Amino acid sequence: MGLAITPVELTTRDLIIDAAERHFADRGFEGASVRDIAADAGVRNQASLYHYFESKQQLYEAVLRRGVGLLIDAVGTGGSVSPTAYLDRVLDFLTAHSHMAVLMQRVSLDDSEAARAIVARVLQPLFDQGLLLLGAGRGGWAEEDLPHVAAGLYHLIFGYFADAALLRTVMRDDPMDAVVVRRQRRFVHAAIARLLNEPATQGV
Amino acid sequence: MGLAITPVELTTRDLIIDAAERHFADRGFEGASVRDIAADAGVRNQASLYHYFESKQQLYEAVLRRGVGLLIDAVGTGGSVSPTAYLDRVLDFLTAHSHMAVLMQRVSLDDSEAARAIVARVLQPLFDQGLLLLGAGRGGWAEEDLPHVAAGLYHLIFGYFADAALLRTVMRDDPMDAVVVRRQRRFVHAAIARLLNEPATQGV
Amino acid sequence: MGLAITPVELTTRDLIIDAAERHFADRGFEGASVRDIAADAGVRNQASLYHYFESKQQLYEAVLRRGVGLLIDAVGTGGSVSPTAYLDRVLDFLTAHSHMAVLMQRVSLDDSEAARAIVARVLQPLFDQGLLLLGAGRGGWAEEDLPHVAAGLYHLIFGYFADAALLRTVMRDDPMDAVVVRRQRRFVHAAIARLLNEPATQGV
Amino acid sequence: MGLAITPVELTTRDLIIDAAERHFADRGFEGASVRDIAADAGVRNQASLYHYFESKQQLYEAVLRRGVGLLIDAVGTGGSVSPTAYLDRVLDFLTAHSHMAVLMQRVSLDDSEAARAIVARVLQPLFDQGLLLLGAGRGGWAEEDLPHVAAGLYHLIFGYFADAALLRTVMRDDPMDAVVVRRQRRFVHAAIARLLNEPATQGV
DNA sequence: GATGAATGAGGATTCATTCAT
DNA sequence: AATGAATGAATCCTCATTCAT
Repeated sequence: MGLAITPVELTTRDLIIDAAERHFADRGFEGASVRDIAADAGVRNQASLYHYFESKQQLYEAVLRRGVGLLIDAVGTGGSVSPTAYLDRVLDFLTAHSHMAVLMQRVSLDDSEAARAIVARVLQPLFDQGLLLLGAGRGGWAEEDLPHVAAGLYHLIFGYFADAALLRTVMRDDPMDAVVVRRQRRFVHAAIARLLNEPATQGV
Repeated sequence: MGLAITPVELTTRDLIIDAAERHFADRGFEGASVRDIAADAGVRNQASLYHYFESKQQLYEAVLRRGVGLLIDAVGTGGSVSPTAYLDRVLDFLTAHSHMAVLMQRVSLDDSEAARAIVARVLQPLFDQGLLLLGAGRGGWAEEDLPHVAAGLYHLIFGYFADAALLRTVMRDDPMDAVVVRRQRRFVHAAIARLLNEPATQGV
Repeated sequence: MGLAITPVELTTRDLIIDAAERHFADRGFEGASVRDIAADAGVRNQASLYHYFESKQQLYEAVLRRGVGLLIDAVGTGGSVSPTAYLDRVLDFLTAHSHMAVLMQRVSLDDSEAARAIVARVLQPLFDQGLLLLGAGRGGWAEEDLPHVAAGLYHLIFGYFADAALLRTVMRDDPMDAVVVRRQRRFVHAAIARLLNEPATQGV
Repeated sequence: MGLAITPVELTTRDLIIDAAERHFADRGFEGASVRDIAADAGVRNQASLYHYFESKQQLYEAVLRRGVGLLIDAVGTGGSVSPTAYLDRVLDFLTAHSHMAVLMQRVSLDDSEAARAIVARVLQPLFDQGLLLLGAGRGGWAEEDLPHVAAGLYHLIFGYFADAALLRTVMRDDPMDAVVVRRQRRFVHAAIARLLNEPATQGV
């Protein structure tokens, strides 16, 4: 309990959420087993897990809520920051928590309305934020196109991290290798610039 | 199999794959149950299913193989066709088989190496094809960026259909409504043009 | 499969119902365990039980339905038989299937509406039948008293067998001993005669 | 504990017994859960319950002991009171504590010897008391019949209240409605009179 | 080609109970 | 006196799979 190093006081609850995040990201909601999560969290018994969470579903949502909260905290309001810096924060977060990209992707596929609502909570501001980047000119997109633009940005940014396992089979390099991630970062910046800046000639 | 009236010769095997595709897309590999698939396929007993497929895993792969084959058939070799027409064929397929976008997305998340290899089989040519679109100039991207560009295109095109459920909660409109899909098609065309054409001014 | 002796072809389903009847009577719906019932029925696995019955609750109801059916079969329509003979049939049945008295008593206490409805199915005719015994004079009871009379008869007849375990603690003799059961039969006949026959002097 | 305002000094222990009585009566020993009882009693934690009672079983017995004690207190010794008044006291008690009729019935069915002994404690005097009513003539019953008579009276009196739930499905009226209870009271008086008074003619 | 029956393993969840505070 | 946390055992039920017919 010294001054210098504050001990990381990891509560059982946190340990469970940590383990659950890993398992849910790796195997999905249905594929993850409460028994395994409990074991991985170091609690001897599944019953302990139910002391903290009412059900597997609620644990799932707790994992999402925490992850989404962390993401929101990490990127901040975005108001006082340049679009480029804002994007960098998102990419920083995804690099550090690649679980979360996978998890968010899983949620969008699974059929839980409740879980989807949680993810929507983080996506909505991201969408709005993203569209602010376009400025007044809207990058040359029509008003009605904007949701499609926002969705496109989302997939461009999150897809890479969510699909890392697949890309590993298709790309030559390991997509999560530091160097490759840096390349992806440069690519995303450039790609978004192309997508959002009003281009001189646009061949639609 | 005459010319006049081709009887709809739906074999039990096909019925099972049809049902399995729906269930795997809706609930994932772990979430789908052999019992439900069999019931939905109209076979009274799960045992019958094992007459055609060795295991749930093999059924999964059969579904993917068929879907991926259909996709490859639909888009053709791509050699004799314009980039725009090629993209349209992909979008046509995804509009008609939105299951497949979801399914492919699921596969990339799930941990089955075998399943991922199947999807890679369709993605690899898609990647190559996509990069051919850039032509000699490579759209102004560096050689080492090309895999990232390809991945980006993939996410831009497939992400919309894979995440329809999520987008429904976030967009104002139903993303699979015919009008909205048409808008998405126009958007994708324009976006890819921006991404791949060497732009006059590029602010990287 | 000879002519003379038809082998008692006990199906698995029957074996399960038999075991379930014992367990539900002895320990109640909540106290009985599906695992124990399956084991007692000789099926190695609980899953087999679920091949025949959708749930524990449905097994419970199947047990009741069979028991109630047997009771109805045993006493017949009652139309062509003297009141005394009719009562004897009921007592015969209860002597042979004392489980059923206990089970019916349990059902009336438990909170399953469905189960109660099944028991009501056998009680309703019993009530009607019982009231027929009174004849035109109604044994001197007012019209509005008749349901109370019927309920009283029911408790008088069934209570003894249902509460055998308790009576064993309170009576000197074993209530299910053949001699004692015979005594109970004589008593019930006499008691019902007193209750239903218009008495010469009635001191209400 | 002055005369004017007696403060409702409900100890935690009492609250627990109250809740337990409700739960045990409604759902039986096995069906009732310690968790629910604790919650219903307003104690936040099941552990608190174990401060007052060693086990669920002991709590069950405490509930019975209190209930049986109240019943004994309510009916008094019976020595100084007319048979009719004595019966009225029992009926008064059952009307006010219909839980107890159910509970006693449950105990007689469940397999706990200890619990049954507690109930026997109240039944034994009730039996003796009841038989005293017959006087010297014993209502025309043989010596050996007396236990059967006593059991019959018990079922006649208690059965109605214990089986209220079942009767509700079979009778036209709500058996616990005040008017109907009054009718039952009149019926029981008359029925017992018929059973115990030496009838002029007895058609056995 | 199809099906009813059977099974071992595992699913999530709840049980009564204990212990340190 | 009260409670949060923890636990082993048991709960009902579903899983994918196999086998004999």
